[in-house]
Amino acid sequence: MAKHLTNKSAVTIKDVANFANVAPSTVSKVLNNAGHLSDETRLRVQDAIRKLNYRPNSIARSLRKNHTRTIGMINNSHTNKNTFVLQLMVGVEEAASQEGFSVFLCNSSASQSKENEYLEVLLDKQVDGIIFLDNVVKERHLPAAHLSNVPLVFLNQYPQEALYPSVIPNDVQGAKLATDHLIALGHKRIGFINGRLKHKASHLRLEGYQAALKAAGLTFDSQLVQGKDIWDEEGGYLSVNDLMALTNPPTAIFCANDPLAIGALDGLRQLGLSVPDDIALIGFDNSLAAAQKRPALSSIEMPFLDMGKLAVKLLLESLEGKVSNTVHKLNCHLIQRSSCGAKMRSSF
Amino acid sequence: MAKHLTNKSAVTIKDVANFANVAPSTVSKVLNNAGHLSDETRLRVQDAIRKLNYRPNSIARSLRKNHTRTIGMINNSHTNKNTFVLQLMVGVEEAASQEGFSVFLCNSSASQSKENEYLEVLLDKQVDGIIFLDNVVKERHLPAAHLSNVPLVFLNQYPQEALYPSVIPNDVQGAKLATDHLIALGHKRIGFINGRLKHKASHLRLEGYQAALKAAGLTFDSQLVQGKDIWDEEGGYLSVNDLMALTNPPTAIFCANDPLAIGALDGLRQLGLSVPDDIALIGFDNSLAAAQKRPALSSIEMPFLDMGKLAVKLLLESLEGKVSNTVHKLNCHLIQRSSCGAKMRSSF
DNA sequence: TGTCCTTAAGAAATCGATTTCCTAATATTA
DNA sequence: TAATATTAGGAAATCGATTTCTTAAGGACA
Repeated sequence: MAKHLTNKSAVTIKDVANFANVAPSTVSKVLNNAGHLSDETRLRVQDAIRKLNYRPNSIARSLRKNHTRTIGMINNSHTNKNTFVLQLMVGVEEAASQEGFSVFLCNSSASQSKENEYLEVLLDKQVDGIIFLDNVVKERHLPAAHLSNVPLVFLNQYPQEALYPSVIPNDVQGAKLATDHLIALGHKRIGFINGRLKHKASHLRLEGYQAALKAAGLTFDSQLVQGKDIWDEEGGYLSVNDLMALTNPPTAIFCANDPLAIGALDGLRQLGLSVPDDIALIGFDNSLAAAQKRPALSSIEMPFLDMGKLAVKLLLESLEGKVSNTVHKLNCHLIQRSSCGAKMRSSF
Repeated sequence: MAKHLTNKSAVTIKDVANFANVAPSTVSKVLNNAGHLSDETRLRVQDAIRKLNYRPNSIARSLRKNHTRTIGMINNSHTNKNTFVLQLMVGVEEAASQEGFSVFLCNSSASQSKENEYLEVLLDKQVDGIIFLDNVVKERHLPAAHLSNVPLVFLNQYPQEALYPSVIPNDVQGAKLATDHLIALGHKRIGFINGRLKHKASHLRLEGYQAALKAAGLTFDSQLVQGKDIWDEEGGYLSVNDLMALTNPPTAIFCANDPLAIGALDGLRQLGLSVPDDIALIGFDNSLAAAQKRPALSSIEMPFLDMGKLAVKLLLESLEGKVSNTVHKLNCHLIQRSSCGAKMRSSF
């Protein structure tokens, strides 16, 4: 039979007890800093623990204590090629480990049945809580979770019903941030290139763009909003041509994501226009590709790492009995690089 | 006290036993398909299980069975912005879950001390095995792991000492594949743009490029190998200019990664050269950005998903007692898009 | 000095399963 | 028919901790 399945960490609390000439319960008390112990025995036990290289078996401990200090993370996104999932995961893991929790990674590949299977496995494993990452499933389809009392939080999902806490990025604020930046640089005619319209993010980013215009007393010109209902470079390339063909073209362009901005940059170059000297350009996502472009593209960074951390914080709070079903929107950050010509600031 | 910490899945094997009027040991026997049971009691117990919605507590089971059907994955890379880590993780998770294993995600952020902490936590949690992902640590610095008998495998790490099985990509084969493709398309003067020379991948990809040339009877011209000791777009942009300034410039270029290829594409466009009509171009990594470029860049896909799966397979094999310390190199795949003008094939 | 309280530490129960061992009933064989 | 083997199912031990319950010893106080 499997050689490694047996015979793991051989030394148990009993061994320590024998070595230190005390009862197992006494060893447990020094481990948990509980009960009344004399300094002398405490030291003797600690010495035995060190000498025997003893580490308590978490499984046994969990069985008795009725918690595992473990959380499950079910990833429902199907994009293995987007780093934002990784950033969310890293955020979750980092915050969890800081609080002494381990995290189970599950990839449902956006399949409802797989998600339910994972849910049951996690529940069987007695996780203390579960985070749904980029979940596409409606909250009410969580039968197993409802039966048990395990706290849930939703990460990067616009909630359908507010039964559980959730954390999402503030797209509106991010888009406003980008537009404000261009306005602050002195631009008055600012173009907006949008992405896939069936995605909520498109509308939210347009909303932020419009909010910034309004706040600055600039009139909204619908001609300055272009898009090919797609998120990729070609969409940016095509749209920037539309924009520059206007009788009164923009002096700055905000793109709803980085590939669009990269496409726009290519298009502008083709038109013989220089970024940032002739026109300012800013993207959204802060992708690696944006940073590596020449000129390096300014962009909006979404707070994925912090979102992951907040999700854990909220989970731990429900664990402590705080009930909440709030939607938490986290702000984006402006990443200034050379594509907006930020030195314009000095020319005010 | 924490509301959710108690009171989880209330129904235990004892409840089922009571309901079905049998002993807990009998219920266990139907759960594990062991021992001698009459059909009648088996059915009665199964019915009770269904009626009570009973699911066995994995923690209790693990304690008794001395295995957890859980593996740990320690990620040592510090790049949250590269998708290859995500792909490796997804591969590991997918293969593990298929075999009924759950996986703990740990991010050491390339810190040796954090890695050791995670190692101990995982061992405390009684994982059945551990996968080191993109490990920068020398194998011999794994004290806790050596003491316990937990099997280890190294993923995406060039091993220092072959104490454990490891799986890595076949960079040489991948580079040869790219070069072979260009050769098959009729090219005889093929340029190579390399990346950071302190990275092993640079040398391996150069090696593959040279091997392909040699196999095709093409002479190696060192002038055709350029690079700025960097992996990003600017390196590609600069190098392609060097290449095209040659008295006898190449008709095709293989770049050691996709950002280099993207930079090269920009450079060629700037020079008034069309891809693929004037010159063929292929990258390495199969990044999202490469797919989204116009023209879409051909590239080499590294087998990260399969690498992750193989790592799990190897781990499970050690779990079953098969000792092995082999290095497994997995082949890369050619992703044909439009940047090489593959229709040239028909003009032979 | 006797009573009460506090402290130190061990014995035993417990968490929820699995596994070993045992007993009784039934079937098989000589 | 008697001896033996097989089957069904339960009792109890076990995994490795924690927790509750006890007991004994020592200290404080009247």
